[in-house]
Amino acid sequence: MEIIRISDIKNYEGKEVEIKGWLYNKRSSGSIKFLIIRDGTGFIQATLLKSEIKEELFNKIDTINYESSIKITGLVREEKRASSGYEILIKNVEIISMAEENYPISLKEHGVGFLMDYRHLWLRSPRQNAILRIRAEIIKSIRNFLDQNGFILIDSPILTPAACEGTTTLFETDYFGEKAYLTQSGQLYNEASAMAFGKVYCFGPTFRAEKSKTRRHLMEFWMVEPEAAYVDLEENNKIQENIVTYVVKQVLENKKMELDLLERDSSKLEIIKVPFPRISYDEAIEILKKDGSKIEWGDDFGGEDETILSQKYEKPIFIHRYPIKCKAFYMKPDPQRPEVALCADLLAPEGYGEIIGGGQRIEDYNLLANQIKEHNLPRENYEWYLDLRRYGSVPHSGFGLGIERTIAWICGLDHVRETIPFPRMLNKIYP
RNA sequence: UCCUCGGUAGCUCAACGGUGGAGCAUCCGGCUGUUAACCGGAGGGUUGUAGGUUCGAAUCCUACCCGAGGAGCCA
Repeated sequence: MEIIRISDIKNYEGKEVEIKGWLYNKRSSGSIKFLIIRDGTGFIQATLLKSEIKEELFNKIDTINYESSIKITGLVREEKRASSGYEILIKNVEIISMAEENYPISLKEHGVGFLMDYRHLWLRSPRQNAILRIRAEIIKSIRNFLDQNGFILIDSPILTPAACEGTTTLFETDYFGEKAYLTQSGQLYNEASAMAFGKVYCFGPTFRAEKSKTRRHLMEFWMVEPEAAYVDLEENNKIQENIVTYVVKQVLENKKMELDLLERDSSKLEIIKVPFPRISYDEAIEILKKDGSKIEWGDDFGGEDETILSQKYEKPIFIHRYPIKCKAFYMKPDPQRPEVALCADLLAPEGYGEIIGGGQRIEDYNLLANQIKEHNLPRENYEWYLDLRRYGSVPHSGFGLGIERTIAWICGLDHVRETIPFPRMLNKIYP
């Protein structure tokens, strides 16, 4: 007899199979009982008829607690009354490990605070399963796209000797008596890699010790950061819209069931096609002012501003050429207008807001050295970075795409906390 | 750090100054097609903590703790 996974069940109609999994739910109606089994690939209804099975086995079923690990054998058959369209007529059930009877997560409603305390068990539920499967698909397709388009994976370090930018609060740790910090971006190291390999990306976790408590923030989140030599702002934007379009297409193709389970309106995703609108910061400020925002030229956008802008378009939008003072020290000023930077953020539609921040970097040694001074950064920490301008500097650009915000948008979630297996949130690190 | 809302059974909530309840979960019983099954019964409480007001406090007041949402902050 073949041991199969639930996702393959339709290939085994009429055959006797074995499934190893966990008891998700059970229902009984006297002489007929239903077990809902999950195995990580899906859920399947398993049916027992009293008339067709030994009484001892039939009665044993009642004693199995939720989430017990069990092995079942039985006959696969098509069955319209089962929600997946198939069911298994049980021949035998073997209990691998009986769960305690007080499994905390019931099928009824729970609050987010409670569920987060039991995140290690919450992951078993269909909704969380669907989100994290989509996460895996998104990450896979990002990497596929980059790998197929000449980018090479060159990871940046996570322990770093100093702030990459002086502004953010970093998590500090001890490095053999020296202070070290968890990275907030692989960007600077990426530039070194781009000068060595041409087109590179790094993919890994980043950390922020900000006391932020909003739907868009986590203390630990994942970013993919491509960086490419001889690429200017507009080419950089093209890479971004192509990657986002590709990712959305892959999710629509391969994770339709999961999107449906999440009740995501996929028509909103089907219209995601290149090109994306490009709106200058100046235009964005005008739009926001007309909408009643108190924002002034020179201010960075608040969460509310991002929401307003991204709700006005059906596709993601680029906001380009922010005031130089809003942006990091390495952003290249526009030669036509030095008060703005050759940068662009990509805002996801439906109010989701920023998922990408990127731009062209300063390639001129003197200008960069000056910027480091202007930002009061300790120059000795940036000597290696300045070397990249001393030895064969070229125009180059890159961007950072926030994985969790992208997942939240594609899945249609109202908070990023469900998009990562174990979210690290303000004052909350358990489990 | 600030603002708003909240903390009552394992969970989700009701009771809003006068004897703390319901649904789900658990346990017992019933049901041959259930879909978060359903029906009947049982057990389950120092109302976040500490003070205060009152004849009487889950309810009103004060402080603190914890949670949620948001602001600030944030590639």
